Amino acid sequence: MVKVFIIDDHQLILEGIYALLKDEKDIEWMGSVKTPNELKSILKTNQPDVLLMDINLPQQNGLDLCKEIKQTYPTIHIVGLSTSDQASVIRKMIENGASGYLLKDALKNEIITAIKTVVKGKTFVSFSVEEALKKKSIISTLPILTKREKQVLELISEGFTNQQIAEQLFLDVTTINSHRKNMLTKFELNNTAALIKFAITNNLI
Amino acid sequence: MVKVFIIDDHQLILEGIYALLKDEKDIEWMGSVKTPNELKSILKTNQPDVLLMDINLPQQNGLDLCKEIKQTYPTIHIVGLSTSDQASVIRKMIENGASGYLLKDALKNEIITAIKTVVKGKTFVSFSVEEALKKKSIISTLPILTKREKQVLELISEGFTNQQIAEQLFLDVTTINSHRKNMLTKFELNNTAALIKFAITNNLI
DNA sequence: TTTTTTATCCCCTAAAAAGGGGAATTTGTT
DNA sequence: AACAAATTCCCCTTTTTAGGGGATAAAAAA
Repeated sequence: MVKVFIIDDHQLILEGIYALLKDEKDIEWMGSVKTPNELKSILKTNQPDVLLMDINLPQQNGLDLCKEIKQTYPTIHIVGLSTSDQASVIRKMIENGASGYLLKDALKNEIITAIKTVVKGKTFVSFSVEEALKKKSIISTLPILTKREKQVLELISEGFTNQQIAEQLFLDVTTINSHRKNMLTKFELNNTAALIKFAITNNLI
Repeated sequence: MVKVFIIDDHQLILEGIYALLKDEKDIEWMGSVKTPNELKSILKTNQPDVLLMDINLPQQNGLDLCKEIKQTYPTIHIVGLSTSDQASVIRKMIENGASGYLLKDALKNEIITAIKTVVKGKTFVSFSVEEALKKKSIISTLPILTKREKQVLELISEGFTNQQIAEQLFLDVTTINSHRKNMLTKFELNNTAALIKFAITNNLI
């Protein structure tokens, strides 16, 4: 029996996946939660073999959560679950310790196969994910943002000017400007509008 | 028996909802599709009593699709299904002929109640939706973008400058600048970064 | 038909961002 | 300890955006 737990912020997905798996022998439904905090609280007393994890979560980014859980409980096999087929996200998820990745348009059988595969210590990505990875692996991987850059980017997206950001972070305006320009350079974009769009569609903020 | 059909681009949601409803007496599962085109094709020969419709669809916006289906088949009761609790979207959906609106974190029972309610000709919105409507109805409704503004906004988000946009649309730079300024004014924002973020998170582009 | 909205173009100034450099210090990694 | 990366700050100029007006014709709505 494989003990399965799921975290997803949408009740309907939770109930839907439960309905899909409940009649499956070999699979023991351990339960579900909607927030990272609830998850961490439950894991303290009981750990699943496989944890299905939505990437887009409230409170905490799924990528970070994955890393955190995996550090604390290395034996849990994590399967990412998302609507996003962005290669960068998938890669980060695997880097952060996930054993599998499913798209939300996966078939029922794919979930079951994924669960049974990762519990053996193998890696499972759905066919459509593999396609997505192939497509973009040639193009090169996505540059990463440093902590400061991310912080600045978030403030930019909220409509603050360099000056205002500098005041908030107790830094010089030129510093903020440097970060801004660095981000444009590393993503090969030429203005803030493109940067914000890029950041949002790539889950950078 | 209520004939139910569903359109959603995610296989997992389709299978999940099927699993939730399949044992329900009074509900007859008519089937599911993933794209508007498939839906239109099927409706030609067979119509459900209730159509569950995801708002975020490929090819065509759920809002427009709702309007279109309702015009062709006025007897079909449409229930919107989305992760978005944006009052503007919900209102538009109702305006476009939907009889109900569910969030994807609705409970199983809410779906069943929704189906049974709308088939009687009544309107059903989930509790959480009502809350969302209340919250924002006081603040005022979201200003709408005109066709031109939307067009300009999209080009802005792609990183084009006013000058470049003007050339593409065969307009004067000042015109593009006017549109840009109008958008900032109507959404009470003060720069492009905030505008782009707002537009994306509110599904305007 | 009258009124309102949309779309177009124009003026102006000030503020902000983009683009080009460079450099020093701190932090992290090998 | 040595190296690389990140963070900080500085110079400069040009381009772009923001903010304040206003005006006119076409299209849509009342």
